[in-house]
Amino acid sequence: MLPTDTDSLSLTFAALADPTRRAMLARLAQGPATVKELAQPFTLSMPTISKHLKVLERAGLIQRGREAQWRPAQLQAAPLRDVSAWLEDYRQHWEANFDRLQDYLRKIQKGDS
Amino acid sequence: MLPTDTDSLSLTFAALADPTRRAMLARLAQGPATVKELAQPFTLSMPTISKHLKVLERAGLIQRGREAQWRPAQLQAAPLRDVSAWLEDYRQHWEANFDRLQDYLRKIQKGDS
DNA sequence: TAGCTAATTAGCTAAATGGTAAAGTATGCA
DNA sequence: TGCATACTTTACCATTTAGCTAATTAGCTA
Repeated sequence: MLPTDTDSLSLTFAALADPTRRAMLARLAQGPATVKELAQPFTLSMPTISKHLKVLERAGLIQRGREAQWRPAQLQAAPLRDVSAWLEDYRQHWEANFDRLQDYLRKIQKGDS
Repeated sequence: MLPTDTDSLSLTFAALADPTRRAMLARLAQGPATVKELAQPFTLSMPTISKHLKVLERAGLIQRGREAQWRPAQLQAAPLRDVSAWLEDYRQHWEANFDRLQDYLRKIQKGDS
């Protein structure tokens, strides 16, 4: 989609579509961390880490501060709340084997026995 | 991340990071639909629609069948259940203004008053 | 068989993404 | 002032993605 792929949900989903970034969020769920701390589990260069953080920031998933030479990042969960709200419309489809129930309902409606 | 960006959650999030595909899923939540039906709300070419459907299929979000010359698609919600499960670890962070509470706790822990 | 509809495949382009190394900025400290 | 640490910016490369048109496959119907 060319126009406004910048919609908030798309930005959030795109940010979450990378295991490195999800691991960073998991770390930040424990509390704020510096860039170096966030980089530590990975074998990635610092610029790459910086880029990932920028993606998370653009999606509103983290907020960044300044403390001396450190740039601590902090989790901001609001976009995750939006994802959760989006998901709710589909909950019935995965609960209680809803897919198979739907199959059955469709079958009998077509008189397919 | 170079290795196995093909992990299931990443595939699902990437598939959801596009408003066209999310609209297709919303349509499919009402019941199965042919490719043409799914294309109808958009001004996109059929090949483009086909590609979007392939992304959804690869993520396991739809299943496709064959009925004469039609290829009906059907929602498969299991990957959304996985997303929901992943989200749960963060629920406390967005409920009850948890972010601000965390700020406060951090402050008093540092004796920052 | 021919022709129609439905959909995919092939081949292309432009832009975004994820990675790198090298250079630059900001802050604290000797 | 000068140096070390923490991090970002710049410039580059390879891959993926989203879009297109044109051509092809699949199945129904006359």
